Amino acid sequence: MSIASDLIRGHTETIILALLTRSDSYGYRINKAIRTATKGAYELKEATLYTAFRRLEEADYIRSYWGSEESGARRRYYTITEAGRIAYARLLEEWQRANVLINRLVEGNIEGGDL
Amino acid sequence: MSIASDLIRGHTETIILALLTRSDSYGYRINKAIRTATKGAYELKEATLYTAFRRLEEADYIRSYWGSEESGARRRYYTITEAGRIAYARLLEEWQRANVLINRLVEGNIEGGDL
DNA sequence: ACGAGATACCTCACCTGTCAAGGTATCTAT
DNA sequence: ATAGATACCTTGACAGGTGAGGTATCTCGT
Repeated sequence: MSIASDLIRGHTETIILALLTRSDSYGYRINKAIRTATKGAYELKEATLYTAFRRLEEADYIRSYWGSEESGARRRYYTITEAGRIAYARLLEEWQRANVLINRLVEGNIEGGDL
Repeated sequence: MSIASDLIRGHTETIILALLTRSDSYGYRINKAIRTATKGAYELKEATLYTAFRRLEEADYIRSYWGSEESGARRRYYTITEAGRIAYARLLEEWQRANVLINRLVEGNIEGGDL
């Protein structure tokens, strides 16, 4: 079972930043890591991934450089910047706050008798 | 601090259905309940809410009827249908599954050494 | 030698849900 | 009278995700 696009939305950038926090990486690898880690349930489509990279780079949260592979297809590696680390921390916190609220709301736990 | 739209996205329908599971209600009240329950952090904008109602009604997950208020502004009440209850259960389950994965991913916990 | 499949990148047009900004009407309290 | 709350609704714009297409290299089996 795969995850609906609208649930994915809003997490793409956070996930990419999370992975780049660990180490530099490149598109294809990040994509595959996510797919295998979630057994195919969560998948960033290539188009989504590359547009996200562009957004992140424009925001100066990541920077890119071409790998020096002697053989095989060329790879564009991404590094997270200091601004990116800060943004990641903020996004993570924001998500954790939101998560609590969303869980409460989707379960209909609105206390206080209002409704 | 308010929640980003992209985190809201994908939950609107689930939240509305959750509330209607409890009892019939109407737009303004649902909206306010959410706002006060989350102390303003989570807010469905009116336009979002009403388009969601239309979507849900078209899908036959909810039905609407005009309230019989003697005074005050007229209210359009919504009831959840049987199909709506089933859809809600599915959405809730889907979300709970997604939640686990998202949490893992945004924290960068990709085990297995891949990446 | 050749084809299939994996690796690796990229772009464009389209779709869908959210939102800002506007509107209408009624009731209540000052 | 007027402000503010209650209550509904529509429109156009916007942004992120996606399907469908493209390019190029390497490996492996036949």
